[in-house]
Amino acid sequence: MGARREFAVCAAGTLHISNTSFDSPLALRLKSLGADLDDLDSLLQAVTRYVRVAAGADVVRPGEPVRRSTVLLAGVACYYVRSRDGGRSIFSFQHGGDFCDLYRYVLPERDATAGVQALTDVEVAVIDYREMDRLFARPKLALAFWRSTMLEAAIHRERLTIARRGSAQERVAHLLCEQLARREAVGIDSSRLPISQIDVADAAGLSVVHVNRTVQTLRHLNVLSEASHLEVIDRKQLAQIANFDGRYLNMPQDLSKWTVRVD
Amino acid sequence: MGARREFAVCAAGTLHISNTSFDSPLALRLKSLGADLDDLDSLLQAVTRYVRVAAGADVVRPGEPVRRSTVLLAGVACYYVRSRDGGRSIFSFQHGGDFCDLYRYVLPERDATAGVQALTDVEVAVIDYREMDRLFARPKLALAFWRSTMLEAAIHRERLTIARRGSAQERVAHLLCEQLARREAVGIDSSRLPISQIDVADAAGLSVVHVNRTVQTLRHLNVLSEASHLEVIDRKQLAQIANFDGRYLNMPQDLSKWTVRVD
DNA sequence: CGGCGGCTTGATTCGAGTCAAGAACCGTGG
DNA sequence: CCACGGTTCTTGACTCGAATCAAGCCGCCG
Repeated sequence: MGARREFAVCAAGTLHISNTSFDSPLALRLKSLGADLDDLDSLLQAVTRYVRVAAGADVVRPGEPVRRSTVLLAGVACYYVRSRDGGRSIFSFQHGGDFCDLYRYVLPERDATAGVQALTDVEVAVIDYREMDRLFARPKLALAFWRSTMLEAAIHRERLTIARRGSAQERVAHLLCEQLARREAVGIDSSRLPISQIDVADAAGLSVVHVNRTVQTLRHLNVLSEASHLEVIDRKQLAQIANFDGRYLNMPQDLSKWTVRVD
Repeated sequence: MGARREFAVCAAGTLHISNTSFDSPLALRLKSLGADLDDLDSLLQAVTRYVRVAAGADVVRPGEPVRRSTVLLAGVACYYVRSRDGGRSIFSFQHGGDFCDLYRYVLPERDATAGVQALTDVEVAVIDYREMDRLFARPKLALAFWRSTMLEAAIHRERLTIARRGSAQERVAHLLCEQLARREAVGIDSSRLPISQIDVADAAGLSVVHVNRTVQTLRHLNVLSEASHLEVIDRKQLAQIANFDGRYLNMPQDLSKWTVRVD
């Protein structure tokens, strides 16, 4: 697998990219979508170039028509729209192995308002649509792409139900649970989430002030650490507060770890 | 096209079904998804049987694993989940020509909690998965199916942004606009919507009481009729209140009619 | 050291939920 | 034809969670 990594780096040219080996988030993600190592290989060979994007910058600018697709290799990004008044509404966070803008490939003319923004410094792989077309010839990869978009949609629906039904605590807790679960599924085991309370607010549909108060409460409950960043101490309790049932994420194993059954 | 209709009725056996001709909602829908008349023909031939479902009953029972797909021919249904406390959360309404449960075909094991309920008396066409597999061999149909699921997802995302950002008025108005626009796109031009305020509440994420008050306000503004059912009088004003921009529906023409541009 | 972005806290407002009860509108059966 | 029971719709009074406004604080980077 070391060789594979070297290959990817060579193909990319000068930029040193760390996350394309067989145990990388991308590899794990593809596997969970039903693709195999050959598919990963094809994908990596199709990469046009690797790019770093600084925190705060757009990976995909809203409305700008592009003929290329992006895969997130490292860091955290968000899929968002900007509302008339300039406010940012986040549909979902993206982590290593996530496809940033597959939705554009499927419906190019649509979703003109949506974009992807880097929340931390980020590494992405860029694939021209020409290459994408070739990748779609591989049935397992095509299916994996489709599944990926469907899972994203499921995530957005889940967010919708929570947004309407839950209290602020439930919303925030649920959001954090989801990120932990999804990161875990691609091998990122840290219990610290590199996102700001502002990001959480925009993703949970709450004001920053109220997110802060909610976070305070969760800290007092010893669910989050007292540090000023977001760090989860007690996942079990967090899942309970969130009423989190991770089945909608369709993750390979470890479901039991994240499935709450209350009867 | 008369002949076509007869054929469908014959194939279905005894039940008289009215909405499978070339100018039917289903035909218009398929057309807007990029499929042609031959595809419609294949689809109709693949129909295993036609079924009527009474208002209030489930077209697709949540959680029940089935090996068949459903297309809505007439009436109104909703795609919903039931929450722990028995509450119903509606993701979207479905109208003639909509595919009820394509999401299950794509990810059978998932979305076990979601179901489809008839809101009025409803006519559906049922297609076994075996037949679906054959339909997927037709590239244009396969693409149409995929597009359909993506558009649904876009609708859910739109609902999410509105749910977080908007006032009750905006939410209700937006919901109504969407239904009018989508029905219009499949040839249903009535300005009356056959859904209850309870349905609107569950779809907008508001309490019934508050939906009622909102509806009252809209009536006083002469946007809705004074009748006890939901009837839109002034679409233009409704769209303005909703800040409705119908582009996310990706409808064929008439976009100008439903696109609000505020600069 | 100064500035800026993110975090924290308090005071106040307000939109929407909840509870409760009555009215209008069916369809159904006597 | 009317009486009945079940939805759905309507209205009022009250509560409360979260938004907003307004400062002050902390930590980092130039």
